[in-house]
Amino acid sequence: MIEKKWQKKWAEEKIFESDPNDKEKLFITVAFPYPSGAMHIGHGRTYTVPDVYARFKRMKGYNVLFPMAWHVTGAPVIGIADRIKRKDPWTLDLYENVHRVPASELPKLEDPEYIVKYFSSEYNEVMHEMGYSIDWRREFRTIDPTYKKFIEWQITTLKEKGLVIRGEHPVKYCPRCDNPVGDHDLLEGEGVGVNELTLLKFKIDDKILVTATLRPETIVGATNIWLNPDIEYIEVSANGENWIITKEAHHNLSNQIKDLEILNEINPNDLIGKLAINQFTGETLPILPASFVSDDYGSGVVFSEPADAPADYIALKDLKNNAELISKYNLEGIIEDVNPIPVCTVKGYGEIPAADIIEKLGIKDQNDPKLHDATNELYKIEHSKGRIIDSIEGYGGKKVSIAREELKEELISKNIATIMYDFAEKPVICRCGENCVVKIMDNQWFMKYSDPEWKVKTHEVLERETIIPPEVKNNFNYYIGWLDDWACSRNVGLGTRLPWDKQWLIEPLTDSTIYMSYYTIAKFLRNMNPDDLNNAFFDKVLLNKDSDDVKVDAETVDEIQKEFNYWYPLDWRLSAKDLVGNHLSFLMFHHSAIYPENKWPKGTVVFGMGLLEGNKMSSSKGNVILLKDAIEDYSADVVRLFLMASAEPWQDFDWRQKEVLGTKRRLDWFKEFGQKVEEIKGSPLDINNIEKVELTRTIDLWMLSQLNQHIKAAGEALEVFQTRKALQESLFLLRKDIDHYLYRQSHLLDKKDPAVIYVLSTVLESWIRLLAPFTPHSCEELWSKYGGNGFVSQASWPEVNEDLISLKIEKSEELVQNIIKDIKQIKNMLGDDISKIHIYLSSDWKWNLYEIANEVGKPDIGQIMGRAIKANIYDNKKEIANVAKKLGREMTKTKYVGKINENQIINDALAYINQEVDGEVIIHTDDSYDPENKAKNAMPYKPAIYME
RNA sequence: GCAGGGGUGCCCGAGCGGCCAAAGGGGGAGGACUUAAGAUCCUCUGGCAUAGGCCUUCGAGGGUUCGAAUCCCUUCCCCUGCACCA
Repeated sequence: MIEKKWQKKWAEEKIFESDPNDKEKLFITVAFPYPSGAMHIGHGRTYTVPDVYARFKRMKGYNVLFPMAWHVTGAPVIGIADRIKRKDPWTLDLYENVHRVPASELPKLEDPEYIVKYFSSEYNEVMHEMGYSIDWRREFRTIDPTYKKFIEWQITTLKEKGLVIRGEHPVKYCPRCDNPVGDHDLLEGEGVGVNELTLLKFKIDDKILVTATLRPETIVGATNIWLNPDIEYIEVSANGENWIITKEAHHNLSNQIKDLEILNEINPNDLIGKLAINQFTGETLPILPASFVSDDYGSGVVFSEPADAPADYIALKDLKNNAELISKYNLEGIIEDVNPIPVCTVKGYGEIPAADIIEKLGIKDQNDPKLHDATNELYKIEHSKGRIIDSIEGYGGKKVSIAREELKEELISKNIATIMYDFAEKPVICRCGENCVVKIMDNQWFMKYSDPEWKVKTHEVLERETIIPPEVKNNFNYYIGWLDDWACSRNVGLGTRLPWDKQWLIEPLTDSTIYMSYYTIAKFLRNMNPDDLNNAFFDKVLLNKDSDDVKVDAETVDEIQKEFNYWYPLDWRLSAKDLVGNHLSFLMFHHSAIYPENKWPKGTVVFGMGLLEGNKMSSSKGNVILLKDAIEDYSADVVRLFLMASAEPWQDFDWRQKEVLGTKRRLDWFKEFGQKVEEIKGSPLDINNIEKVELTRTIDLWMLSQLNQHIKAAGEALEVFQTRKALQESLFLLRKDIDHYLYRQSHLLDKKDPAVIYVLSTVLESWIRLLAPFTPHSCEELWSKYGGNGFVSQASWPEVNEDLISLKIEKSEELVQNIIKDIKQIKNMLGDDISKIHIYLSSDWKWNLYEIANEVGKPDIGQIMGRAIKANIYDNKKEIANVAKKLGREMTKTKYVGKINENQIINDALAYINQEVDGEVIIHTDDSYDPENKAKNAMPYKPAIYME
């Protein structure tokens, strides 16, 4: 296996171990993997891009550092280990059949640390098989004791700057597991949001009916309270008040409000018909029955605002029509006076918007499922476009969205309201089967991303950075502005503990924001005693702050510090696009807070996602191809090539087997090309010693012009990570040109023509180097086989020879191709009885005219004529006019590159033209033989043709 | 809803004022080669023509321009993110 062979040689010669030297440095990193599963082809793309870039820049003469490490902190593996332990069938199946963990290893995954250990070593192995040019001396895991010391230093530094603060935050929570749960821990309810509800308190005797609402501003339109007589209510004590809520609501609410103690059960039937007090308006409201009120959303108690809430409106209507209920609860004399009170106006709706939407959607009663849509629609439109009616004091005329916030604040300050949280949709069920709740985690620690000064500084980091693709810069700007305080402490998972509050673990997105600095010094720290790595040590190494507390000897500290200062700042950071709003933004935040400007990151590249035969790749759904399988089936070079060629890094790529096979064939062709050249040469190739030949034929010059153009374009593309474009140039288009050249010169291939041999050898030599970043194994093999010096990985990237790039040469070949095409076309029309093909070349004055037209720049016949006559290019003005007119049309279709020697070009290609068109080709520079008067049609780049 | 991105030929995708009927790949058709298959190479793959031409097309409608897939306006549709999760 040639791939293994070269991987071994690279490792033996340590050619990717980078230490400081005199060369210009380049430090590139890609988000390190969280190894909780096997590596698939999506990961393959992620890590191949930086490798290709690193290899390219190395060939460009840079001292490149490309390191790798393992992000093993966080909670997911804890859940996975748990599920393995419980023998959860879905999880076992996933790890056995998708991640393909051998049966002997599977039980060991009950230990979360073993999971990350197992998969990080698998990642390591597969990354070696992919031929990545990583400096493995700097590998680490984020639970290494030395790394933890680094994180302790980082978080302490931030805390000292006042950027780590205490606070509280609502999270999805499983009461049975006694843990916060992420989306991946859910059986049902993935992606469900958490709504903030306002709890409004209505007095009834010495108790308080606590109603939950999304729309506190409608309190002025409250007409009554709804209770559902069929659900269980209880009385609880809350901060000295006695609240009435449902039993279900207590289940949720007790996780949000402290010391919520159940006092006794309440029979809703005892309350219905009584009056409650709206503490904001002072009005009394009757308590009425409604079946739409559910016990598990909010508090299970609802205040009714029938003007804007469709459910309230229809429930009121239902009740008024229900004589049975009215008499059951003695509501005669009460119910008649309950009528909607207008609160909001919104374009397209009348005084009572709820009535309009009920009618519009044809809702029959309060149990109609369409009620949900009605509520949503009205909520949205009133939120965005609605205003409070003018008659309402203090809030009249204000936008609904603004009045809502202001009123909420007012109500809370008057202790008429408080806040609670609930899921936007239900159910939300943990993998353990329990219903989740919203829990307020208090005494949490937060990164204060809301800090205005910090935001300003972070925006500066962004401003100085190159972002690829550029449009993502807007996204970053938006996210930096929008990010609020971020809970950075957790109570489960692997990771580093907060040094000042050991009950908390540092959240994994927080412990991976400046770790790129750690790479630069990791090779030293791995053998050091963690106890010596105190804050003073990192202060000195990373920030050059002196202190007596440094325990490491000064010489070592100095060496480590030099290494850090050599590699930092980070030149390129690569990461997936779903990390723009958190990880990548955090990275900028933390760098801005900790490091001086000259250590801020210089560039970010954002990746797209991977598709498999058109469908989204997903390990959990089993829709993946493991990278190690792909390598086995196609070889690492083919996988690399496909991943780099099928899409630019920031676009979504699509792994399609047919196209992968196409890529393989293409690589095979490249690999066999050397042999082909050798056969043409008739003796072994030595690309280190190519015999130079003076070229005179246009087609030979054309090949080298094309080669240099492709080298140029590929290099420019790679500089900005356009791997697809680079390969388009250096593989697909170059190959097409080589094909064309071989076809064009087919009559010379067995003649040992020195020019052809020179051209092809040159192409081969450049081509191997051109593709080396993409398919390093094949290129090393060819490089050594055909006499290259050393490793191609260490060779230089081919220089562009600008002198060989010629638009005229390109145009010349185009001329030949067009003549053949035209002749064939005309021949087609005339039939086969053609023996002579006359070609008439354009006379000089037409070239002059074209030159003038080109200067004018647009098909303005008048101006062209004017200048032509002034310059006196030809004496027949009428003829000038005719040609100018034609030229006007032609020039919009053809690019003028200056005069070319058509006579010589066509003569050069005569053998080829004859072969292609089959007939005697005669070139005329005048009209001495012109029976059909065609010669006058000749135009620059487009000779006239006559056949007989 | 907010923010960002996008709609191109059978499919994927490049192009972002005139070399554009639109690169490249995939698929399809034909030919060469081969005992055959595969691979490889050549040609074609919007329509109509048949002296190298013309017409229609780049989500839809309007505009700017000598000229628009490309610029401007309007409109419809699609994708991604909206957090405590790596």
